[in-house]
Amino acid sequence: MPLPETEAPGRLQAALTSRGLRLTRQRRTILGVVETAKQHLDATQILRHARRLDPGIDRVTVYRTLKLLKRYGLVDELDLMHMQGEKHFYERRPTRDHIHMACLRCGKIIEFESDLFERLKGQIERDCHFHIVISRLEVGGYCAGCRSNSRE
Amino acid sequence: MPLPETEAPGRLQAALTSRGLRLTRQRRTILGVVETAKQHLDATQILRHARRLDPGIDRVTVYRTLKLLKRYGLVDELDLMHMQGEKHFYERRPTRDHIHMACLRCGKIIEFESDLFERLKGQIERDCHFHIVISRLEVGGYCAGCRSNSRE
DNA sequence: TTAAGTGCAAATATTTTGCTGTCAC
DNA sequence: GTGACAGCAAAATATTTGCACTTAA
Repeated sequence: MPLPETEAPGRLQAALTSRGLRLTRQRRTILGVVETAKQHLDATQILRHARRLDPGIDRVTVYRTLKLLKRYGLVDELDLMHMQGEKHFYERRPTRDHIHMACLRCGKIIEFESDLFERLKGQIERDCHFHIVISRLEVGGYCAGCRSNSRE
Repeated sequence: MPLPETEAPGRLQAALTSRGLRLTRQRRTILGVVETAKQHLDATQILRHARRLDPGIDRVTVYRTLKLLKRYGLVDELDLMHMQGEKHFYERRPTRDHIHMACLRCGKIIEFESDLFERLKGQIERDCHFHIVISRLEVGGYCAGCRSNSRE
């Protein structure tokens, strides 16, 4: 089942200004790219997309903006099990955490929400007296499609 | 509560040869470093430790060996929430998965095993028809000690 | 013996930093 | 107007590749 797609567009932008940060043309562009991306993008892909909208934009600005957004908890950084080298991928911080499943055969990334995951985080907080700010669960393996294909 | 420490030493080495890979002096050294490490080490730290035992060992060999061990599921690669830059850390693949908690204040890494985590993985496998080969749950937040200190 | 593995050099990829000019507020 | 930010150049860090020599099996 697919996750609820894009919420109010511009949510990240509002979050930025409410924190007293400047909403520059470049940040607006980069935010737009991350917010509307159909898949998870790495820094180079984000740069490429951003340049289509604003050709002058610099790679450094992308890195600086991503770092900022990460620091303020507006985007999450993922590894996706490092299937394509050691890049990092970015996505808008969801309202509810989800799990990333990476198929080691076809490379597809599947997202999944789970109450059990929420309960697990609750257990960690209670049992370890640890206050969770951010969490990331990634699994690698074989998706339904690849499992049936491999039986052929 | 601490996790059960080192099992039979040389377990990784046996695993390598049983897969038809050559057990070179360098690999033995690097394996030893990872197996006996008290904390999670990144590639540079592994190189430094390995060179104490075998000064001629090359950085490239460390990278190649880590990649190999990762591919064969003998070591796991961690980000530890990227608190110290974008390095990657390595640990021997445990018999039972554990969660890594990284304190954003003091930098301490706490490990935690949980039946709920095992159940969650079971749920993912069933509900998504996804066969899990490897999983990684990392959380960032504030540990018990830092939470009480910040109250002072 | 010989194919797999190592070291060395160099390339590539990724991310950060210093500085100057510019723009959001 | 002014301090935060962007662009440019360059450095720092992280990882991979090609090739000739070495060594485990």
